[in-house]
Amino acid sequence: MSERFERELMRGSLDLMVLSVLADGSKYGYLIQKRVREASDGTVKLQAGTLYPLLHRLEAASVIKSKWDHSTGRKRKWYELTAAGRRRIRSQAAQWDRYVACIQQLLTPALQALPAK
Amino acid sequence: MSERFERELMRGSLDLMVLSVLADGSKYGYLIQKRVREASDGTVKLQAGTLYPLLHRLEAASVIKSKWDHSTGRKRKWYELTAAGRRRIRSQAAQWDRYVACIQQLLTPALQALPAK
DNA sequence: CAACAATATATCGTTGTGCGATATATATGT
DNA sequence: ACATATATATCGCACAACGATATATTGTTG
Repeated sequence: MSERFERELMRGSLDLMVLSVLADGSKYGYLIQKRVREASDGTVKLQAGTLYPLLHRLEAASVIKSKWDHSTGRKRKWYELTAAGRRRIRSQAAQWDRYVACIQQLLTPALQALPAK
Repeated sequence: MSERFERELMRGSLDLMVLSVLADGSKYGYLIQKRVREASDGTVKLQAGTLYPLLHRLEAASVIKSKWDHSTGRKRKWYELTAAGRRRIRSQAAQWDRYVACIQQLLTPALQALPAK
């Protein structure tokens, strides 16, 4: 995603995407980025300038925690969910579903009202 | 919606909601606000400080057009979709669906991976 | 082996949305 | 008369996502 509408769409829901990716196991930033990209078939290109500040934010909020790994030449910062993080996934997922339902409720009749393309 | 996550969620998709509301007939601002609120069962409270700048933005983008009505004591600005607006609904709805599918693809396995609440 | 691409993390300034506060004015109900 | 609902508008704040840029290591290819 790169155009304006698409970019703005993602606001707020990127947190949930990253938390979801971590739900299936610890990962470091670059891995998260690749996972999101492949899971969305290239639709969501989580930029580095978005990802790292986002991870720092989530860590500051104590929903994830990190540990540096210097065992290899390339240093990696591994992230994992905290208990609060798992709770947040559940609560934000519920809110997300509600919100999607709202949009759908407005969008479906709108598309029907529109003259056939 | 008033908390942070919820507020951020709406970014970008509010345009689509407003355009959708207008797809089923011309409306003025206050009417749009009420329609969104009731259609979302009170979940989405489109604030006046959000709505009017948004309408001006959409008009500047030529996806809606307006006409003042002074026939009653309370002056109202009626908005209707333009042809470009109808095209935008269709294209943004398609993007919205794709994006929702991406989130779902990450969220569903994540919730399953989470220990039972 | 030098050039280049991929891996890996980080920060900075810009852009633009959504919000709360505030202002203004009319209509309705009590 | 006073409060509440109707109706539009603007201002400044907060902050997320981005592009650019920086830095350093590893792998590939000519």
